Amino acid sequence: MPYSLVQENTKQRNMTNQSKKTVIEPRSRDADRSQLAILAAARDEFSRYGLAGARVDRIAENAKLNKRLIYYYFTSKDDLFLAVLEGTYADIRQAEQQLHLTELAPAQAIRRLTEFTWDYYIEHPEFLTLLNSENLHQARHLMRSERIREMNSPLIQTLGEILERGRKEGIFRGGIDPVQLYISIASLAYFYLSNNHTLSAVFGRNLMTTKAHSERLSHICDVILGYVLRD
Amino acid sequence: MPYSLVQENTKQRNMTNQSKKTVIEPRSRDADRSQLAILAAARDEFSRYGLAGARVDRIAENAKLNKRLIYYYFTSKDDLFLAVLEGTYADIRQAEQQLHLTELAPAQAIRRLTEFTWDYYIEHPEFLTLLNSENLHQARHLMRSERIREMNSPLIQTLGEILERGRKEGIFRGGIDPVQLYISIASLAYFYLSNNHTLSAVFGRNLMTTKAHSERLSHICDVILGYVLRD
DNA sequence: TCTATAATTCACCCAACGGTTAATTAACTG
DNA sequence: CAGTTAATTAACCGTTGGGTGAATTATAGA
Repeated sequence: MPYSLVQENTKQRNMTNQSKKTVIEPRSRDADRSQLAILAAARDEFSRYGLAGARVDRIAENAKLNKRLIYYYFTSKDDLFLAVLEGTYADIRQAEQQLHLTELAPAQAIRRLTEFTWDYYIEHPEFLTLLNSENLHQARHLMRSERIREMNSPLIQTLGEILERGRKEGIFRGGIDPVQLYISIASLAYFYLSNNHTLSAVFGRNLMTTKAHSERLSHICDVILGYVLRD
Repeated sequence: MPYSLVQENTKQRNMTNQSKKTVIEPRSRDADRSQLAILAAARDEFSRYGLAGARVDRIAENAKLNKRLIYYYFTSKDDLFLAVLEGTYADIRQAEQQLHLTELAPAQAIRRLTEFTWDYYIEHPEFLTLLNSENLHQARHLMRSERIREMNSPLIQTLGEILERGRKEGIFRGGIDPVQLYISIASLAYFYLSNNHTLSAVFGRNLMTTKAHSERLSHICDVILGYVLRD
């Protein structure tokens, strides 16, 4: 069964098994498990080496599966890369859902979003390198993905509402484009973390210590809130 | 003659020729020209496809030279990549020299630096992708480069002086780390331009129009100056 | 228990890739 | 102008890489 149909799998057997007894005897054949293993190994591989540098043989080896299965489920290296991207985006979208920004005061909401972005990038370095790779390829893969278009983030609209609320309360400056602000929040975290190796080399200063991290986050919040808050 | 000695070449023949007569008959053999052709083709190739995606054969083809010359002058693909990085850094350092920030009023200097950074990234998209590639490889190449360490930018110190001057004049807030500020200025331009393909795809909005560009630059200046200027 | 099908394995292909050997030729030097 | 050295070329090499064809085996359903 191809990957595109996996989401609809009922995993009937697992359910019936667990309802009978909590002992889960591992099946020697499990299409879902195999595909997830491939995706996990592929995400690691692509994020480590980029699309061109990634090796299909190594993905198979790390997934502990025969290489042929990768082509059986994902057709090609490029399609596998797209599947990885889609999964990665799905993950961050899901994390964004948990934010509940609308329940917070405007300034608190902006700070929360900024801190979330920073923390997410720290905890998911693959996200950064995968996006870099996809941009090197001019978003060729994402552009032909339907799943991505369906997955559009409600965050921009939420952000727009927060900005409007803050402005009405007289604490935010007016005329802020939520897309620009969102990109800026992402920028300040992303660039620092994604380029930390060259930056560390050039400035001769380790940017990945916990102290450096907290200083950076503090700086980013200052910049963003300094911009958003009215003088 | 290896690449590391090229800088010391006297180009005696060209000079004597030009002093005699303005007619420049091209030599069929010219080590300097060959190496520069390789570097130019390599910069293009590496920035387009990344280190792993770049093809040595294609570099040779575009440089219109025999592939063997690449190994003759640059030893290996990795060493060639390093040479490209060094050249790219040398270029931006040279451009920074022309800025003369110390001659400007503090706020003007910050704005000038911000606009310069933006413009430079626009005009040199290879710089962005090359840095991304080097970061994917954890700055392996830059770290073993002496030339890079010698080429450290005086910009951070200049920026520190500007910040200090602005603070004394009472127009800048205090306690700004020049390295953090420099990284932030770079971030806001870099991320937008480097990730424009995925951002455009996700937001369904073309970020590379001249209108979008000027809006972004304007936003960036607002953010940076909003942060730096005292309330 | 038989059967159909999905999951998995094995062995293989060949083009492309980074790199090399050795011969050749152009240009400087005395 | 001969001799030396540097620049360039042509042909080649071993390996790796993405991708396949076809056989095999486990599992679900009848």
